[in-house]
Amino acid sequence: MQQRVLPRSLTRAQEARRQRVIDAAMALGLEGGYEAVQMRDVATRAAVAMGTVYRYFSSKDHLLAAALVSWVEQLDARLAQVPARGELASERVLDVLERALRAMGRQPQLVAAVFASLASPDVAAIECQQQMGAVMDGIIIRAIGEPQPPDHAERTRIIGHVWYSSLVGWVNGWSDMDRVRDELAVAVRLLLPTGLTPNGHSGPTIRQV
Amino acid sequence: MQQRVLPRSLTRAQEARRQRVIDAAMALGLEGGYEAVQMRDVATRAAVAMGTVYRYFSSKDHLLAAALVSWVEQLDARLAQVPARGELASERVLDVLERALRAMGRQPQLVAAVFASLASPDVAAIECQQQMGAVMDGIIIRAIGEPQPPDHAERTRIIGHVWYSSLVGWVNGWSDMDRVRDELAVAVRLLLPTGLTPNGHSGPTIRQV
DNA sequence: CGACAAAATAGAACGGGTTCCGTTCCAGGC
DNA sequence: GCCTGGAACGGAACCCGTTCTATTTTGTCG
Repeated sequence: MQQRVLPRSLTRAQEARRQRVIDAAMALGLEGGYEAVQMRDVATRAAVAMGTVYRYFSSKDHLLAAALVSWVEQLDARLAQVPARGELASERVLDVLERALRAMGRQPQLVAAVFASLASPDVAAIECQQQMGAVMDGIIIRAIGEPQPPDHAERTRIIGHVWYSSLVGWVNGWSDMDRVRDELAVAVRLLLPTGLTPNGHSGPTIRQV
Repeated sequence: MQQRVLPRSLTRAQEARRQRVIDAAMALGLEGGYEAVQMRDVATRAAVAMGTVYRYFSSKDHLLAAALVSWVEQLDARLAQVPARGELASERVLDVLERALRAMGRQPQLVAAVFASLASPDVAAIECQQQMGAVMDGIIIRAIGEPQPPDHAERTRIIGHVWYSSLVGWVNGWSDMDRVRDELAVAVRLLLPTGLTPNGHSGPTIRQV
């Protein structure tokens, strides 16, 4: 929870250390979820001292959030390679969300571990959360493609909210993946109608984080 | 985190003890947020032994979640007394959400404390989360009133998602109350179409801070 | 190479949530 | 009344996230 300043550019060895720590955390979270990610184990597994872990990550939650960012970026890259299928924007968005959901469904423990860290008030973790939100928004916006409907920023944000909240429901076990899928489908259907009614103000609302 | 079975009906003294514990937790959370709610202090303040706290609540998160349920039920009762104002369903829903938001805005520390507990995987806490969700849905559905639009269950759920997710953003400090209000307004506007009054952003009723 | 500051290490120490233990209190059945 | 089992008590013990300390390694600049 402390504030440590890292030099802007890390040496190769440092970069490697940092990555080993993230990998160790993901490996542990993959198997046993949040509680299985124990800082002592992470350190041991990454062949690094506790102090080093805390030099790079201000808390367990920060570490997990950073792992999530890394994961989401990979996902983003993978999604970007295969363009979303579908005629309508809503179809494309659903397609891409569907693929993301499948990826998450494959690693429930890890996703649960990482989502547990998303409620953390740790400032460093919050930065990661925002990064992740930005990537997610990007994925959706890319799937919508041109032309962007009016209010697209607001609509995207709402879809993001449904995405997040409904996944929380999933990791907490009070809904299953199918229900998440349904809720997203409903949200997308209601929010990205095929025939766009041009009501409401369509402020361009630039918001890049 | 253990599983303890409580008899279905508690004696009066037990009920009182349980309530004292919740009250103590809320009092502490009210002042200092999540970290200020320390189980030893809760026990002391409730004039109860640690073991007793853990007899009634399986974890700190469960305790806070239970406190939230208690709080939300009070809120529900208060809201039910004064019927939502507004001609349109969307106006009424916004009115009621607005009132709820104000109530929360008055106790940011407590809300933050309690939301921190909502990510907990503790099964007992999850039950409370679901209870709370049900109460919230009830509030919205009551505000919509008759006639319920088609898909009202799905629309309500989406609004609930936006409500939750955007409040998480608030307690984590990466958006403020106004933004929460805006996002809810947008969601309601998009999801509960008025049919009339296409006057765009933030309808006539809201905006009293 | 030598010096020195930054980074890493091993591990102890600390704080707070959670569990455990031995004891005491109390209500219901003989 | 007395026995008994469960509830509550006080507090120590335990676990794990986090911080601290003393020491060694590493990288950089003369």
